[in-house]
Amino acid sequence: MATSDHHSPVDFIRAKILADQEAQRFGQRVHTRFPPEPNGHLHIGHAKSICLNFGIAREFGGLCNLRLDDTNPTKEHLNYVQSIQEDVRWLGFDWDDRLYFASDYFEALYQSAVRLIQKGKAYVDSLTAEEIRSYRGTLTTPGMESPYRDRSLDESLDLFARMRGGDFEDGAHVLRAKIDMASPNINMRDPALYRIRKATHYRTGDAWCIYPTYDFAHPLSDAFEGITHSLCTLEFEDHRPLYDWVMRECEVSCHSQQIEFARLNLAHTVMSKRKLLQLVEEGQVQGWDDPRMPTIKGLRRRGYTPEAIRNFCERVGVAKRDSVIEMGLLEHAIREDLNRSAPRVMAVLHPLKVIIENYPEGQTEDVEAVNNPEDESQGTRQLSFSREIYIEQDDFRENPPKKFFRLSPGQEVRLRYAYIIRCIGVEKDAHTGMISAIRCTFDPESKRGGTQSARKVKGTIHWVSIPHAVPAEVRLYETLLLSSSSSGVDCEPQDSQPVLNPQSLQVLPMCWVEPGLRSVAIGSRFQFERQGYFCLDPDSSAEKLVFNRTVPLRDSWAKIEKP
RNA sequence: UGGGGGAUCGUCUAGGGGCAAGACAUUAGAUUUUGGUUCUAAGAACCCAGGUUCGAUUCCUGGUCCCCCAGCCA
Repeated sequence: MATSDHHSPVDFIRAKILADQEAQRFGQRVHTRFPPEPNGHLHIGHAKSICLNFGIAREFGGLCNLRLDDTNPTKEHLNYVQSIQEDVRWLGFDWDDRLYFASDYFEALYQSAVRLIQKGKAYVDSLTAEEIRSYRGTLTTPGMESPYRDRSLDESLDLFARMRGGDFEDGAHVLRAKIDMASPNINMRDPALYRIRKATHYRTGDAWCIYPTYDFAHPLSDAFEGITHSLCTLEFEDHRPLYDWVMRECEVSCHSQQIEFARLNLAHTVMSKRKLLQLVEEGQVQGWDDPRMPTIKGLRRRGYTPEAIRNFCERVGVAKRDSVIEMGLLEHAIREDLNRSAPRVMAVLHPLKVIIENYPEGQTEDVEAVNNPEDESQGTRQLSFSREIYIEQDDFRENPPKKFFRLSPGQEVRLRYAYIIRCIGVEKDAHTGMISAIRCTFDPESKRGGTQSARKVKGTIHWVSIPHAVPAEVRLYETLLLSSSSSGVDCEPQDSQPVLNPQSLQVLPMCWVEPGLRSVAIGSRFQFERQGYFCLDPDSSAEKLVFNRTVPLRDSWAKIEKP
């Protein structure tokens, strides 16, 4: 029985499953599957499907299988199988011992095909691919029957056996379902069931040279596994009559219900494997795990948590309408998670030197900083303070605009967890005229515990002590695309090149961070106070820290400044 | 111009013959040693036209627009 947790409204799929249970369909059993083809890495679109399939199984007390849909040897590789398992697990889902491969069903599939021929429901066609295409007709005109359509059962049986035996070259023959060449649904115009592919399959090697198509293998795989609800994306709606035809004609014991939903599209990125592969191959990104990529591996490296992704998928919902989700929703999900979990830390990305004139030279003192105001259990840490510090360039303005609450000549600002300082001068480079340092004085009583600690100033800024700071490289990311992808569908024949965002990666080679960050684990996530959430990139070494910005903090000042 | 789907705030998603709900985003205010968080408030939508009806966004009819299908890909 469904646990309607989160009072979230029931989507149309869950509603249908509920109805099936009430009608005692499938004996109230709920069994789903996530069936990726191992021809690429998983992305956030797959995450939606994963959350849906595994989520429904869990909610209804059912099961969800992981199935690799590996019926095309020319595209699939073992390393993707590994990667897929890793990503599904990372997302927090478990298929127990139910890892299946369509390729494990090749013999059973073959036997089903033979029975279809024996029933007169399939035949070996010897037309070329081009001929088949022209016989198929068009969207508006019916197709024509192949001259081989009525060849004898025995001849088809013999040919099919010899196809399997390797007697023919690729493309010489194909096994077709015998349905209706005049069907208004082109998928029903005698679709191919088996084709010859003399290619080595990553799992079955050269054991086979004929391979079943998706339309034949998928319904039967579902049936073999006792899948009750077979969830897929909208473009397969047209295939459902064929899915049902295969189920019926093969007389399976479990006739699964195919249900289609709209795939996930995210604004300002691409989601098709083909386009993602193109980005990788053209070197537009570093690889499949480039933090700009919408792949699970990319998001993970970027600093996203599984929890945030799951949460995002839940908020996105499930429906049949084509939609494009704004990045803001994804960003909200990760901020929400990291706000309560990520330790705060101070880091200066665009350093500007500040000299505190009335602070004794050579003196150092510790100030206490809160690790996470949202979580007292994370405690506090000591930070070293000294006469020379770095602040953010943005936190000083020689000619401050209205409502600028930070440092400017004559004005005061609070240094986070430390003193209030006042700007008393600006040093400029003699040649360039650029500001090279700020001169300040501090109020010795303004630190926490001091007599002036409660004194209010408009702004509080972050800082690092120059003698104590550790250098780091920081990588800032923006969306991959300037334009929004219109369609996530994999195979548009001709479609305009997406406009890549030239600012998608900005590297800041000379930043300064708190010394405590020197020894944190790869992947650790932090909030750089007032800036955003960052995580330590695997490119980091003992000599060089590299941080990725997962997402910036919301910034209402930026909105005030440039409307 | 065949067939299959779809159309509700800027974006997602509910709902349903009788005040159109939530989330994100936006705006305003309060709190705040993060211009963060949190809290409060506000603005913001039923594709169009007829019909049925006391009443239609919902039902009916006819349009319009969008997406998918002519792989031996999935």
